[in-house]
Amino acid sequence: MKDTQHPGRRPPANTIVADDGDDLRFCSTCAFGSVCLPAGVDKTALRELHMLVEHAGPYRAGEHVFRSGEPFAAIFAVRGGVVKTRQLDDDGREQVLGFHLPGEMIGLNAIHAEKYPCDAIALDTVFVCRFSFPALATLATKMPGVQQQLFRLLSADIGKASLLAGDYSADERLAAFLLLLADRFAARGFSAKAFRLEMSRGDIANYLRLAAETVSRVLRRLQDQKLIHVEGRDVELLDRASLQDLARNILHQ
Amino acid sequence: MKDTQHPGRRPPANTIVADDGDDLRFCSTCAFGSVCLPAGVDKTALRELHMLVEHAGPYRAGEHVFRSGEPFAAIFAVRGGVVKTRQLDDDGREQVLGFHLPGEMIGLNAIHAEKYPCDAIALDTVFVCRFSFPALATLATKMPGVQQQLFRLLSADIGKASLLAGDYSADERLAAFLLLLADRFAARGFSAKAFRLEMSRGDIANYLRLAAETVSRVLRRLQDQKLIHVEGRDVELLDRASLQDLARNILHQ
DNA sequence: ACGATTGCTTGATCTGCATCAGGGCGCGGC
DNA sequence: GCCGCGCCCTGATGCAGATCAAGCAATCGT
Repeated sequence: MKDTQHPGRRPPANTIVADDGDDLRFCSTCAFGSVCLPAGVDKTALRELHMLVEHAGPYRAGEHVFRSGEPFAAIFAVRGGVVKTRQLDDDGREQVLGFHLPGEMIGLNAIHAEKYPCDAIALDTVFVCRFSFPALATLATKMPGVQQQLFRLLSADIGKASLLAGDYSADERLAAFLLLLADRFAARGFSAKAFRLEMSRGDIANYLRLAAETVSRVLRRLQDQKLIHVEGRDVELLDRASLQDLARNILHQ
Repeated sequence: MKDTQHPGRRPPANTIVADDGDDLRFCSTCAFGSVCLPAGVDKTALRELHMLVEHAGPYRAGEHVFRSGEPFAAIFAVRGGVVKTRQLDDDGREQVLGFHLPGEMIGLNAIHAEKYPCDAIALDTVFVCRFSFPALATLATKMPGVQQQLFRLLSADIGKASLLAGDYSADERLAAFLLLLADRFAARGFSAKAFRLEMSRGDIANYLRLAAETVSRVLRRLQDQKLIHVEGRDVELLDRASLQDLARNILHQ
């Protein structure tokens, strides 16, 4: 079993998961909930939207939600668990593009080429919502709010992709990584202070363009400086201010 | 008038510019031309589209097309010249996000936060088309092809942003940079073999997360190996195959 | 219960690129 | 003309982080 311990002690065999909605309500973390609910979306439209959403999963750790090269037909919202997206070059070397928490969308980068440019892999037990993209696009022509939300989601991803850019030090990168994760957990209603890194040190390293050994060393250094507490994959942020100071060039302003 | 050439010697006071269209035709490089023309768009729709397009420019080298923090109201297509997008962190250090050639769109990353997250600065004499975004979004609800094209443009930018990622060597980065530029020039009808780098070595270095000195050295090394010929800001690709070999991990596949 | 595998950590060494320093060229202003 | 400035090149040195190596703990398959 995974789990055990301490920041957080969660019931066994469980994953980070938000509530599930039902026939009338959206999942509380749904990216479209915020569009439809305040828009006073009528029952018909709601049903129309639900027509094109399928719940899928569970995927077990290591399983693919989609694979690089598959024809693009749908985007996905993570409903529970954590998903890693990555590319493999022809030598088989991995390139981690990102980690995706409940409430976040994946597959948006597949629209352009009409096939997925990356693999999406469950890091723990994962549930997703599948949105047929053609159906969603059609709905978007009828509901400007949905179109606007899609534009926003796409636009946001452009910015995210260029965050990891920049030639920052290993310490800056890790501080920023932890803070961004914390904020994303907080935005979904989880603790921003203590959380579990579902990904391996190797994945973190790859994502941040570092060696796994460096990630190990920096985490220890941050712990020695009492900025964080690390125990295996569980992290607790002890001194947010100092972390923010470290990361301020990356999170600019 | 365009211009051909050989690295070097272009008529003075001129810039890379594609044809301009008129009241009935789109600019030949227009990102939306490909949507509207084959869609057999009728004159009314064309006029509607033109209603929301304004030609702007010329901007002289160093002038801003938009500034970081300004409220987002429009996206722009570069019509002539080269535009650099960049962010400044609070210490005033620059971070170059990209270079944009005629036919390419800028400002897409501003939708999310409803303000521009970066500066767009002319590197030489620049002309642009300005598309009111609210008007464009409205049009998109009526013309699915326009909506689809917007989705595609946004999606493509997500992928571009993660290209510069990865921990590649200076040689790999520069080879990839030159090849991508060449392809983009070719896509707009310019020579893919010989072209002018409108940006300084410093800008290239910043974009590729290198020092300007390193860019200088690598260009010289590539020239010594007879892969390219460099003369000031004019470049000629002599051995595309070897460059592609160098860059194959970045351009993956 | 066993070895095999995988993930994490720590130490020692190596290296690619940044940094520092200096010099040349071309251009605009006076 | 000359000066100053921006841009580019080249060489010498230093360092952050990669790489190599080794050991430990937890998990897995049999």
